[in-house]
Amino acid sequence: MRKGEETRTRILDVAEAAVLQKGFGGTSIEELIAETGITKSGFFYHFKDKNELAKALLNRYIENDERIYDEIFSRARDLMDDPLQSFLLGLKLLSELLSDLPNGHPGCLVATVCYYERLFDREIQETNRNAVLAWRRRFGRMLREIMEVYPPREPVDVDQLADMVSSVLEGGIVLSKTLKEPNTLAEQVLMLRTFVRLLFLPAVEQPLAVVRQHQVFGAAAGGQP
Amino acid sequence: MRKGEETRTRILDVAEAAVLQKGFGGTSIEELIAETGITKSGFFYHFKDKNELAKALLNRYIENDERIYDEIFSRARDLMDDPLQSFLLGLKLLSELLSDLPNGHPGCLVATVCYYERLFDREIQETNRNAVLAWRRRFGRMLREIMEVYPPREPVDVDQLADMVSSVLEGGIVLSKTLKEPNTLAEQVLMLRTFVRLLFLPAVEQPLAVVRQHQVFGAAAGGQP
DNA sequence: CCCCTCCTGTACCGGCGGTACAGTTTCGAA
DNA sequence: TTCGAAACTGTACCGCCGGTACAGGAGGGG
Repeated sequence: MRKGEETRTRILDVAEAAVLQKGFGGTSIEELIAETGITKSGFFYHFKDKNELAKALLNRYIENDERIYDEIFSRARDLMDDPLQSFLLGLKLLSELLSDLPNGHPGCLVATVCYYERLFDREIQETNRNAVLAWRRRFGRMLREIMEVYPPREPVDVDQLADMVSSVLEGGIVLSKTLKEPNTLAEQVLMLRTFVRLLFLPAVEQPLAVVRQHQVFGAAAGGQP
Repeated sequence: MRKGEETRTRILDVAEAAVLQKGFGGTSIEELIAETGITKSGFFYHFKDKNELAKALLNRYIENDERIYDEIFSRARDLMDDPLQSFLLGLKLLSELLSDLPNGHPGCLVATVCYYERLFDREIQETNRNAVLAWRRRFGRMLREIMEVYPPREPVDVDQLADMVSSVLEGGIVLSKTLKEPNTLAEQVLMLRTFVRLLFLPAVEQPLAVVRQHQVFGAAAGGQP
C-alpha cells in the first residue's frame, strides 16, 4: 500500500503540471509514463482511464486549495480581531503568497476543467461546480461577518461579492499567464482588497487631520501596495 | 474566392464552438469535417494544420471582441459626456449584453489558448498576449480620462485597474460556465461597476438627505442591479 | 478553351487511448 | 518460511486521430 501511494502521487504531480500547461486533451498518457518512469500497464493499474486521472487530479487540487485558504485566513483571523481587518489582512497575505511563487501561478485546474467540460462526465462537472460554490460560501461567510459590523457604502449582494473574489483570482491567473507577468495576479488581489476596503470602511466626514489618521490605520492593518 | 471564404467561415464557426467547449486538444479535425460536411482534404486545403486553424480562430475571435467593445463604449460615449458616467454606462450596457446571451457566455478563446499554451507556437502566444495588452490600453485610456476629472478616493495604478476589468470578465466567464449560472458573469460586471463608481464618485460629506440624492444620481446613470 | 479556385477520393503513416492478459517482484502477515 | 496480495512489467493488439501525398474533378471567369 505504501509504495503504491507514492507512485500514484508521482503520477499526479507530473500530470498536474502537464495538464495546467497543455490542458487535458493536450496531455498524453504516454508522456506521463515517460516522465514518471512507469510502464503503461503500471499507469492503468492506478487509474483505469484518463477520466479517473482527471477526477483524482481535480479532487487533490481542490483539497490543497482549500487547505491554503484555511491556513491564510485563519492566520489572519488570529492576528486581527476585527472581521474586516482580518479579511483585508488575509487578502494581503494571499497576494504575498502569490507573488512569492517563483514562476508565477501555474494555473487553476478548476478553470482547466471548465474549458474542457464536454469531455468529462457529470461527476467531474459537479465536483468542479461544488468547488466554486465552496469558495462562494467561504468568502460569503467572512463578508457576512464584516457586514454585521460595517454597513457597506453601496448595497451589494453578499454572494456576488464573494464570487468577485473567485472571479478576480481566476481572471488574474489567466491574465498573469497570458501576459507572462507573474506579478499581475498578486496586483489584482490587492486591487480587490482596495475595493473591499472602500466598500466597508466608513465614509470620512471629519476634517483632513482625522482623515489622515483613519487612512493610516486602514493601511497599517495589512500594509499598502 | 467567394465560395472558399464561405466554407472557411463555416469551418471556423464549427471549430470555435467546439474548441470553447472542449479545448483545442479535445477537438478533433475529423469531427469538424463531419459537422461542416467537408472532406479531410478540403479541410487541409483551407488550413495547413491545426495550429493554423487555431491562429485563424484566435485572430477572428479577438477582432470580433474588439468590435463589440468599440460599439458598446462608443455608444456609451455618445449618450454621456462625462467620462465616468460614460464608462459606468458602458459597463451597464456590457452586462446587459452578457445577460441577454441565451445560453450564457460560450467562453473566451484567449483563456482557452492560455490554458493550452505549450502546444502552440510563439506567434499564437504573442497574439494572445497582445489581445490582453489591447484590453489594458483600451480600459486604461478610459480610466485615465476619468482620473483627469475625478481624483480616485484611493491611490490606484491605472493599468492594474484596467486589468481588473479583464480579470473580472475572464474570471466571471469561468465562474458562470462552471456554476452553470449564465447570469453570474453579468452580475460580476455590475459588481465591478460598483467598484468603479465607489472609487471615483466624490466622497460624501453632506447630511443624509444630500447623500441619498447623490446615490440616486449615481444609480440613475445606468440603473442598479 | 484553358486555367485557377475549390474542392473529393484514396491510401498511408505514426502516435495515442485503451484493452487484455500473462508473468514478475516485493513485502508484510500468518 | 511460506503465502498471498499489492504493485507492478511485457507484449500484443485495436481503432481513432493528425497529418502527408497525390491524383483528379467540377465549375466559373478571362
